[in-house]
Amino acid sequence: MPQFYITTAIDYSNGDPHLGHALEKVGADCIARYRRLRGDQVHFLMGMDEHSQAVLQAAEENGTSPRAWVDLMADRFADFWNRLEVSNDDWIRTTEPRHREAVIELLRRIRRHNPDDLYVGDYEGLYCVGCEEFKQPAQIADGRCIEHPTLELVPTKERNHFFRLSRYRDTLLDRIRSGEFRVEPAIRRNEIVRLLEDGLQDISVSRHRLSWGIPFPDDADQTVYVWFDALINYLSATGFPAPGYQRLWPADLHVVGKGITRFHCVIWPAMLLAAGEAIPRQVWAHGYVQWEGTKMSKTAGTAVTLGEAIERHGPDALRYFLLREVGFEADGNFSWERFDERYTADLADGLGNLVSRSLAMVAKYRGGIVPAARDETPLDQAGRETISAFTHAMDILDLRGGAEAAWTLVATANLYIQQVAPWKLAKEGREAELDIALAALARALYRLAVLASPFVPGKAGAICGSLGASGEPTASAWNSLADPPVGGLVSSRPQVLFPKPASV
RNA sequence: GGCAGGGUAGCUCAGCUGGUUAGAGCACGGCACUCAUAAUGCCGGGGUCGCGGGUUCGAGUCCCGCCCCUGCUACCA
Repeated sequence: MPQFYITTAIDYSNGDPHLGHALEKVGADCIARYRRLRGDQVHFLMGMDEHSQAVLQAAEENGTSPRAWVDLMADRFADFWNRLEVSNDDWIRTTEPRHREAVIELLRRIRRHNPDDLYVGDYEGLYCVGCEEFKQPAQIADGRCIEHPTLELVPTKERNHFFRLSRYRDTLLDRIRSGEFRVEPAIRRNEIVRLLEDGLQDISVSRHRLSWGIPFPDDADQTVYVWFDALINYLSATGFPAPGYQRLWPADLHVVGKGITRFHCVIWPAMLLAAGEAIPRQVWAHGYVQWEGTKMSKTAGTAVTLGEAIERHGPDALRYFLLREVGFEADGNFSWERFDERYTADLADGLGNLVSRSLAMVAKYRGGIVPAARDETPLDQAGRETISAFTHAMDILDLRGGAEAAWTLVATANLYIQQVAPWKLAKEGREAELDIALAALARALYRLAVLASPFVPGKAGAICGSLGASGEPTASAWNSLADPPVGGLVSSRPQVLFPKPASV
């Protein structure tokens, strides 16, 4: 069984998660669920980034200890991911011992394999505590950081440990160009390639006298810079350096936001190369969620909270909307109006109503028992085409295309019903034809449940349940898509799958 | 400033190497059907394809200029 190790970015412990965080987790979850359907042994990692000065400050502002603060934040984030049915297999926090040990060991390995790659130097510049980084002139306006105009920039000069990033330029370019290391979508790859072509500077990888961090090996005055620390989480979670970590490593896919592609496509693989470790196979950088066409950020004040968005039509609806309408490649827009429209058209009147009318007919004309007829119908032909289109899209992580493909089967099934008119067959006593039609519809529902499950896992499970099949779709369900085993199932009229609120 | 990608119906987007009256979904209007969450099916209205030139028998589709948007431009989870 092929192994598939997928990760999301770990989130910063300095505020509640918003729709942008949710898009990333839901998108990665959709991919993870799809890989499981395809039979992969999936290991899906998420977690929290809990070091850095910003976290320390947030804790102080809230009158608590950093430890208590990150515990609180971790619970809050995890709670949201549970509500959104995110199926991660592990949850790593950078304050855990297993991570600390991995970070220290990775630095040791860099020292051992490439002793010149870590050296001591001076860094001088204006430091923004909000960004947790030194700012370049272009990022400063009126003496303040563009991102954090309320914070004072701190002139800082410190002796730090540096990482010789510059020497990995050629190797990284080769790996990307050869396809050995895939950076996608293409727009992000182009950016990284150009960045590499322009050449790399070394980076500082430690901070002086910042207590809330991982101690730099053999230097009591320094802690590991939060970014250098954070990236290593993907490796820590494999059990590194304990034997057997290669079962998971290298990662098959890092899912990240477009804003941090550079860290994942340049710094991170360079660190691994320096330590003599394998580099990840692929990075996917998704776009951002915009609110009414403008950037949604924690500082700009969130017009919509994640909790509200989940409550609007339930977690499955939000997942579907994020992946279908907002999208997992370029930036996309979120608005209540579009959310409601999609909900009504695609989910309530689309998938939900199709399930409802199909099973109502099985109940009314066959007492709920799905007929055993296995005759090929145009609907089966359409089903196969849908599966093919769906697979093509999902294999290249075109989640929007996958959802779109799956939902074409809803339209086809509705058309089939209209053309066959089972109520007419029943009235005229054409029992054999009615059996064929109802069985074909049941097969379509089964296929839809499987294809939709990465997007709307809860509702997909509910469809299976109503059909009389067991639970949420699995790999074996995927394997039976060619000829879904629905004959003889005892179905029941489902409760309304996607209820329409009066206000919509 | 440099580099990259965009600007196509009210909205979200398709339109490959240029070729009949520019497409889909949603939203909107009319008709049909009744199994269904007044759902579904059919028909229809709706677009100076950012602006201005040019190449060509013929250009959203190629070239030039301009306008606007987005991203990257080095340590922004």
